[in-house]
Amino acid sequence: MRSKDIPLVRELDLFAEMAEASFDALMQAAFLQRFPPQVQLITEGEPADFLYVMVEGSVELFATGNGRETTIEIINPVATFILAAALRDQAYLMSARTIENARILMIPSETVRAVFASDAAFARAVVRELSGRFRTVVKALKNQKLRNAVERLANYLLRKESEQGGGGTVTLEIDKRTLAALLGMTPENLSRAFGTLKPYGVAVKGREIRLTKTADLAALAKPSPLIDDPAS
Amino acid sequence: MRSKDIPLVRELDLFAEMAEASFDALMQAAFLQRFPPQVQLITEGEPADFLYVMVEGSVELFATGNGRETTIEIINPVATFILAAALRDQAYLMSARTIENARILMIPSETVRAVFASDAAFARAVVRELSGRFRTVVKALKNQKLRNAVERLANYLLRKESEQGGGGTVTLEIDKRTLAALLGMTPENLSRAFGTLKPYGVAVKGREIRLTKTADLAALAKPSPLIDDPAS
DNA sequence: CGACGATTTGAATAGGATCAATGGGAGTGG
DNA sequence: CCACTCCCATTGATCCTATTCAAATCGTCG
Repeated sequence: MRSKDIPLVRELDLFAEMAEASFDALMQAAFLQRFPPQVQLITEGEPADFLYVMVEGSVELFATGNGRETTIEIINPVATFILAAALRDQAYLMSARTIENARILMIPSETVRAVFASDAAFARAVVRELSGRFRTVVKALKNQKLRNAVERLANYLLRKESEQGGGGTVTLEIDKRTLAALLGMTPENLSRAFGTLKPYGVAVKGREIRLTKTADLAALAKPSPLIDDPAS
Repeated sequence: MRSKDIPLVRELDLFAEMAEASFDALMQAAFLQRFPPQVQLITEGEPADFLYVMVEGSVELFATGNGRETTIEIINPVATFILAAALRDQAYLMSARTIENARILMIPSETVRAVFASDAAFARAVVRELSGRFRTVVKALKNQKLRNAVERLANYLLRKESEQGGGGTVTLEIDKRTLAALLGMTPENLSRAFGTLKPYGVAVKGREIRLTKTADLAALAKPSPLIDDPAS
């Protein structure tokens, strides 16, 4: 990896507290790579040779089966993906493709496991990250099983609005096709869900969404911190 | 904890390789408790004071919302539950109740975190367990999003049949109401799904299921190791 | 035997998916 | 700058899946 990028990486939560020597060992083996949009980085079922750390951009994790495809999660900086597979030296359960231009740090799984074993601070950071990912997936499963399509969309919009500053405006960072897959529905059904939400103050114009009655929308969505709060 | 139970616990994967002193520290703070069926052990939203280790019996993890309730997972020995919440010192995302008589080891979260920080072998075991749990949940989410109700049931039956020896017989270890919640459907719909599978050699008699045409059933279910294989 | 809860069955409804067709930008090339 | 094209999104119609509500049946336990 080029030395000018190293300070950037060193500041990431995952690496901030580990010993210098351990960090060097990781970086010696790692690549910081740029990718254009829509590049498939990994394919489910293949062995997990690398741990990926999102530094810039965004990546879609998706899975296929039965001729269908669904989006599991959108990864934004700073988070890892496929950490569990890398730690266990097993096959990826998901595929990944870039959504936009991305910078991604790739660390050989074997190196990750070696440093994990020798550096306790890194081990703690790995567990913090991994347990966070676990909770994210549990929330996604609850979201999917406890809510219908309109409720999932409503909660998604409320969460994004608050993430984006709460000004009553949401800019979708993914296209509607992907959003539909993330929310577990078809694109047609997503369109209709937006239509259903119009009386609740949801105005759609391309990727710009205006929320004019967030109280009404929240009454419909019934958001729960144990599903929607990313920090909980 | 009573000393006669200690060897039993020491052999569990999670504790097998750690240092004696660390193990003692854990056990000094821990309880091995018996519970009758249908006891609610934890409630979602409450702080994670303990890590739970299933020693004997089984536990249902479930979540509520929107007036609905769904089963997330059935925990059997030997596995932990709510490990992620305990490690992060956060609220439980799920509630838990015993299904049958159970023996469960309860370790204060704080002790777990302390020993995790000081014993590298334990840290490795924790990560192995946690990453395994992560992958289980991802598989559950894929199962839910990529398959319809009948396919989920068919795959469930095939997996249980193979777990139970492959003799063409499956004994459900949970009642049908809970199975329906686990598979993400209503009890009524589960009944109908069994009906749909009758032409595929599925005969239901109470909790005893006979599979007489597993090849046909598998052709319908299209099982995938990346969803159905617990070891992958 | 009787009662209770669990399961099954039936009918009606709602939620989502599918198929088909239309509308609407964003980018390209003239 | 404008027309063209392509892809995405929307809309409409219909079908299928799953939920809901209601009632009947089954099994088990007292």
